Amino acid sequence: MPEGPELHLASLYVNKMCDGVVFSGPVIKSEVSKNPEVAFTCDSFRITATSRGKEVKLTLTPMKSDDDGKRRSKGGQADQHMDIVFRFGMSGYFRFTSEDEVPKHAHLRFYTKEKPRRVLSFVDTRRFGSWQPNGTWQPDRGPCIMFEYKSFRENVLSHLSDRAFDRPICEVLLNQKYFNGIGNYLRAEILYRLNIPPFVCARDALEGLELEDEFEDGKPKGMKREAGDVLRLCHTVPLEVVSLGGKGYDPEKMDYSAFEAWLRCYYVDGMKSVRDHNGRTMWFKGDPGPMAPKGWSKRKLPKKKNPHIQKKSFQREEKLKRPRKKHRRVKPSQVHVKRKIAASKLLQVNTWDYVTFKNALFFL
DNA sequence: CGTCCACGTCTAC
DNA sequence: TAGACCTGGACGG
Repeated sequence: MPEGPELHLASLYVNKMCDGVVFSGPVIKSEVSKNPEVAFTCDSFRITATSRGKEVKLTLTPMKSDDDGKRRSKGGQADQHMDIVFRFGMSGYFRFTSEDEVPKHAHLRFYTKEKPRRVLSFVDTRRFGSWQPNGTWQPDRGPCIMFEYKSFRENVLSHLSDRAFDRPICEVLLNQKYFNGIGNYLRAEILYRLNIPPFVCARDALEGLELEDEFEDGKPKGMKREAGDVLRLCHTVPLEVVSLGGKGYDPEKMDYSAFEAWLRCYYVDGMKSVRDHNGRTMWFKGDPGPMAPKGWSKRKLPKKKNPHIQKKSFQREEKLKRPRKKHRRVKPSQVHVKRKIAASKLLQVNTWDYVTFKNALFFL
């Protein structure tokens, strides 16, 4: 499931499924999970969810007790609400089912009050996910790329002197201190859209971007749909996945084909891939950029298919038949404006190629 | 059967 | 900069 869009879709799922549902009793943890017990029990409570970047927060809210209008706390009854903050690891998701349809690997379960009972489960096959009772958003994670765009942007641009930005842009995009919500498929899709070589220095790619995103309030007339710089795409590309609905990257789901068709680069036939310095596979097209790991050209094109990503050939063909967008080249006259401003404008140009990119760096 | 790979953190040498 | 943490699907022999 899990990059920013999937976490957000999970929160929407919980709110939709649990709307008006009354839960009861203790919260049950599987034997095998090493995560903490959730010491919460209540005769009647509700569950709501919110997301921020790559985290989801469940809020358990006791319903008002009718006992003389007084709050009770006897028998371990909760009278306070409780927040539980989840991270999904590689395989986490929520599911709301009948009691006998609880999925395998449901490691934390919330039971409804009615009979027959239903269950909200946190399912996590690989158990890399975690939860924290009475938790808060992890303090070292930056603002949400989707729902805190302005502060996300400010957080990046005001910390470009941080050594973290010495690294290749593709690796920095996975740094949750600055890009809370970006994961492996999103970084590939974002850099691909702008033709930014993945192993170009992050600071070089980000320096000179304006603090104010000029595309923020509606697009200037005549602007293409995808217009925007890298930071804006870190916002809009994940939102595209949210708008696909369904569950994004979840192969078990019926509407997964919509997500497959949406991918333009990640695991797409004909694209290149390299292991980055952290051993994660970076998918891209064209030049890898100056900071590519040594020996990248020996990259193996995967002979094996990703079990999760198997594009049906008819879908591929459909995609190829789509009219290709005309790639507008930047006219040379546009290129010799001034310094950082020139570069920043260039960085906001919709269609990138490496020549454009190098020109931009040159004028810095 | 065995090897490789997967949407992500973590912490330890 | 390695590993550790896990399960399970695809593919190779």
